[in-house]
Amino acid sequence: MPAERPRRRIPEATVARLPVYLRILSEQADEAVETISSDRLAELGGVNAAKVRKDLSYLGSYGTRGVGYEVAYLVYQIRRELGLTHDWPVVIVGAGNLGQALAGYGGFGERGFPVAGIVDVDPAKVGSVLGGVRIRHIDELTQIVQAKQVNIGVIATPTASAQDAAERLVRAGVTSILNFAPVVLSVPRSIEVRKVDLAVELQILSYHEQRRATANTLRSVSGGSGAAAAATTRPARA
Amino acid sequence: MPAERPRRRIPEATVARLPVYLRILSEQADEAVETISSDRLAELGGVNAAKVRKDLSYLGSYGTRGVGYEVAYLVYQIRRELGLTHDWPVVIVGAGNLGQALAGYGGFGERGFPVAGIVDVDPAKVGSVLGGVRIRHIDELTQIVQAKQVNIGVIATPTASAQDAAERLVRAGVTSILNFAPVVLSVPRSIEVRKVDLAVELQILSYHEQRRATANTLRSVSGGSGAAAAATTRPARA
DNA sequence: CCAGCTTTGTGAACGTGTGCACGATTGCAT
DNA sequence: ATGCAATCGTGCACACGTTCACAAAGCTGG
Repeated sequence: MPAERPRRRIPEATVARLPVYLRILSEQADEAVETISSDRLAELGGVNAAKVRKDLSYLGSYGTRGVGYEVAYLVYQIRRELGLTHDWPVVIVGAGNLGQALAGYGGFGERGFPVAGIVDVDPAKVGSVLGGVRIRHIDELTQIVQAKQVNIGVIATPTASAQDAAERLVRAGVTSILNFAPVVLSVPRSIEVRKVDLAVELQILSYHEQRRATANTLRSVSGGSGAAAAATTRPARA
Repeated sequence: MPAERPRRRIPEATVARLPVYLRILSEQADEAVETISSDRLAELGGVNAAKVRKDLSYLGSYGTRGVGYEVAYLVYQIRRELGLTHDWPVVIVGAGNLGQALAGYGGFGERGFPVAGIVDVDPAKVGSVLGGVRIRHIDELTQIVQAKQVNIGVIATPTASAQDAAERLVRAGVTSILNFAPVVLSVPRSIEVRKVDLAVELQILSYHEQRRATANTLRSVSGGSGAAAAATTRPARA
């Protein structure tokens, strides 16, 4: 029996890329590809080959020099490392626009994250069925989490209710939260939180667009106009 | 007239945080807060005060020692740096589950990213109105982009159509893309792409949950079972 | 068995990001 | 005026992440 390899800590940056490799490898497996080189995987994943090799080396040295990696085995190892050997049921808080889209989007269940429940504060919404799951009242949250052994909660509420939703989730026993509301949640340190904020993403794109535009302007005109310069001047103190 | 400060390059990590500061500062402004210290802003933003000061210093030195930052002025400077002094119309490709939720979600327009159009390949969807915008056929994409001066495209198509959507957007003249499909897009280097992938986010959470579970297991039992050890052994070659 | 080709795994250099610590500056009280 | 408390701005050291470059290891054909 081989010695149990001490579980290395995998860098966050690598953890964030493993899902991408996993998806690509799964696709390759579907196309009956048996082995793949770091070069090819890098190309498909839009990253550098050395990075691929270093990332995969954190899982253990599963490649074969001169050949590459066995696709099926790599898929297995990544799934194991990411904890995808079993399903992780999730509970969605908020059955508004976004919550409904998330529940209706089948991809969750397919990828190992079945929707164990969806709850809302609004009694009028309770009862209707969404993506095969009945909307229940938020007071039943704890019961759902306990009964279905839910570890991951998704916050899809309006901004104002997000902190309350987070607190309810934590009280119910959830230990990881995916937050779609544009607020910084205050939760115990032990809770893992990830945030998806569309406005932030768009604003980052906006920054780059604006830079592009500024660079063009500077190239075509000699200097800033008087008005533009005045606009960047600090206003007088009150 | 003060000399035009040479436009510094702002680190990506800082660019990603500026939208968060901006939201917090806007909220503070609404509550009639006139000045704010880096300490307070750090607390509200869930980051370190030194980081706040360093981030803000890239905009220029707009704080006052012993006092803090003028909220209104900081809001103005961040908006300017992020290019939020004017609207950036966006076009959404894909009027499925997600595309509809995005169009219906009013937050886009409010935050300076009005939906200039939604397109889909499915003629059956064309014509219906979504969040005040009529769904049009994807062949009209170029026309919309040109007419409304759209720089940012949002891909909300199924996975299989995402690359095609990206190519159409680029051909139409879009220079930034926000991609919700779980694929690595192949586009010219000059195009700025950001990806939002729910499965990746959930898998990262899964990794941490799995680690938690493993740590607990190692604490309660002495070693791995024979079966578990066998499962991690490399299969024999074909 | 050897030569030559391919590809991994990783040490080392480099670049980016974070956080501390402290001087510099400001406002206020006396 | 002077002293003191508050707070910014930033140099520096450290941590983290990326990329290069090359030895090690395997495969193939003769």
